[in-house]
Amino acid sequence: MTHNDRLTKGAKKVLEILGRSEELTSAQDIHSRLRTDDERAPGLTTVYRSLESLVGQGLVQAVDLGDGERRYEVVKPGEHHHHLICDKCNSSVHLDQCLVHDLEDAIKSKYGFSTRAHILEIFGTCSDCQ
Amino acid sequence: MTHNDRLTKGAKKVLEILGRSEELTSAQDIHSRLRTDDERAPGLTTVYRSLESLVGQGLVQAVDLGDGERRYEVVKPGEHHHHLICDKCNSSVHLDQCLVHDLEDAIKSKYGFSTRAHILEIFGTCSDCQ
DNA sequence: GGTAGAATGAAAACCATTATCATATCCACC
DNA sequence: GGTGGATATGATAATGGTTTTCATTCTACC
Ligand SMILES: [Mn+2]
Ligand SMILES: [Mn+2]
Ligand SMILES: [Zn+2]
Ligand SMILES: [Zn+2]
Repeated sequence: MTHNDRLTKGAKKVLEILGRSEELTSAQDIHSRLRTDDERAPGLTTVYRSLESLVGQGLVQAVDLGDGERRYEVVKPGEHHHHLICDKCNSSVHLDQCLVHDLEDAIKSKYGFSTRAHILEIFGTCSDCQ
Repeated sequence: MTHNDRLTKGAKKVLEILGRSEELTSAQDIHSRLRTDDERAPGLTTVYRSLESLVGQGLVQAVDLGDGERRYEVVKPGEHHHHLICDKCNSSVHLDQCLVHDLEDAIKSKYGFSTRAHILEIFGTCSDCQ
């Protein structure tokens, strides 16, 4: 069983939409884009389930911007990254390096705390919008 | 008009509850604790409004743990900090230093991005729960 | 005391996400 | 091929924290 065989029909379509997306995309966005192209595209429930599966497989990451609507994007399998998100134009810079990862050892030795996951997103004004 | 005069009656009670709290506390928690002590304590709406005001004044910070329920805690006026949150016992280590603040200049010069705010919380297992 | 503006609260609205449950589809096996 | 059990799907309802609404109560000020 190859890796791709794990993907259901719906999950493949969700992944395809995400692959074409420039920006962080919400479940509802994915759903409406799918339905625009095809009247009988996967329903919203399937979109949510697909995202859960894709995130679980490490192909997609969920991004929490603290506004109550989770966003998603394709990532290199098993990796993750964080963003600089512009308040004005909503564009996002995808950081190539995780600021937290570098500190996990220091956190472990200073506090005895083993890191498992983290949330990190930075908001402000991008260079174009200055 | 002193600083404290800005606080409404409801906001003072909310701040008092938060001042006594050891852990991060949700709006609903604050409300039910208030109502436990006093049958006619501020309603939930007032609690939310008070929190908004207190956060705006920099006396309280909101903490987003990504679980859909915002938490609040008293901070040194105008300051903020981040946490190491234990998955097992829900306790939190309050970090004394903001990991992002140190990097704002580097972000500005590398990406031309002006930081305004950020979300940062770290999850894992605390030393007691190892 | 009278009045304008602020504060309050009960209830309804919001809205992304999850749970339900019935139906459709897949697939290993004979 | 056919078939039965497992899996996937989708329409709908439920969930739950937060926000809005709007009518009422308080407060500051003259
Ligand atoms: Mn990204
Ligand atoms: Mn804290
Ligand atoms: Zn990271
Ligand atoms: Zn910070």
